[in-house]
Amino acid sequence: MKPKINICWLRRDLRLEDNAAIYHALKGEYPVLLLFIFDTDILSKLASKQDARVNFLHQTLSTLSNQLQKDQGSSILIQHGKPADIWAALSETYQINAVYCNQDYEPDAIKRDTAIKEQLQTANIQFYSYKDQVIFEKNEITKADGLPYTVFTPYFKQWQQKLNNFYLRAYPTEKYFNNFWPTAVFPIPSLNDLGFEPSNQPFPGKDFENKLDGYELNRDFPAADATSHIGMHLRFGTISIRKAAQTALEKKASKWLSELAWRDFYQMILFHFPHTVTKSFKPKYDLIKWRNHPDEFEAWCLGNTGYPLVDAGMRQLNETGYMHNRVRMVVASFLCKHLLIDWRWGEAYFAEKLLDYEMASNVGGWQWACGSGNDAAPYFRVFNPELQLKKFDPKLEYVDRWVPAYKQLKHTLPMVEHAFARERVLKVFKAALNE
DNA sequence: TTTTGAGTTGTTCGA
DNA sequence: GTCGAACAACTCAAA
Repeated sequence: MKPKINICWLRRDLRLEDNAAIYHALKGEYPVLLLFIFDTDILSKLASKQDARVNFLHQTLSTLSNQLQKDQGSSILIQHGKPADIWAALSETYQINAVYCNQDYEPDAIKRDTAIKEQLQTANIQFYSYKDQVIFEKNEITKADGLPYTVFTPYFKQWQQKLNNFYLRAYPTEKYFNNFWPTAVFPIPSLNDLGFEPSNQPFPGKDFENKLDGYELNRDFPAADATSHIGMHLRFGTISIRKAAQTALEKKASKWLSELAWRDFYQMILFHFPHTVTKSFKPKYDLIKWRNHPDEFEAWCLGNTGYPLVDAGMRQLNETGYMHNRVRMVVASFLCKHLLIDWRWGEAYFAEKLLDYEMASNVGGWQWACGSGNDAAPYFRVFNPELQLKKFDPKLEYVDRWVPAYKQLKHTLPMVEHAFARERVLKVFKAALNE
């Protein structure tokens, strides 16, 4: 007789502490098996065999599984394939009472989960999902009429008012760890088995607490590197969002807390307006006549625009999978406005390169930079890459770190002159918006 | 229903 | 060098 178990399906919540789905699963009446699926539908879309994010997942899962084996005599079942097939097979192998997971708000993830839920329920297996990766989700923060906010400031006002210990308390999973199903060690597929190769990109650390003190003062100066670098950990759930927000409150890091609210905001926007992944939030912006010159796009990608701050940013991205926030705005504005290249091209490039890539934030940020998004800067606000350099990297410390060659140059050779590009984009945008 | 105030991160121009 | 206004008009949210 097969033992009856509950399965907790991990996806972007790779931690045992303060995890909503694990907590609810462990409190159930059957032993809990943890599962992770390397989803071939997702992996097949990745451009590089050395994708560092797959490396990170693999490494994190190995560590978690070892820890679970050592402390609880349990293990994580790691599968590779299409979720529907995996679940069909698992339903044969085990007597599953219920499946627990944490909610994912991306359109494809919602589609996947809806289909799996239906598939499991046909087999009399319950499917439970929980809020875990944001503080407030879906309709928890709405306008008086019940509709979602589309402007950040009033959203944030309510977000802050509603924030209290109830929403920030950690799920005490550790109290129930003895409810993990005792298993032998499941073999972990190698990177090679998954079709990937080792990458040598280092991953950001998890000690964000120390970085909150000077954050507001220094965050805009890329050379100071005064941001928290925990985007990747929030993306994969290796840090709890509740812990992050709690720490921000304790350290009175209100500016940094507002950045966490931006993250919630864009997740909420993506949930309510999933079409914004491919369409402008403001429909008129889909009428813009982009130039979309492939050679110019390539120059931008490689960091060969002739603008030191833009090039430094792109090279930091290409070399490390990370780019400072201020510089992300500058390079995004440059692509959309100076080169008149569709924000979706830039969004896709960031998606390929950023270790901390998050669809909601990336799409939201690019639409903001382009002017087509929520709370967008008016279209006539065109970042001046030279002025941004003077303001935020006056001693060229950041530039020197990524493009040392600029130090020897008296004059750079910009691929397009700022004043000319500015006039051009204003004309093109105006034409589209007046249609 | 109408009105009012405000809108992440900017730039340029002229006094 | 510094400061305020203009940029362009619109949409959102709340009273």
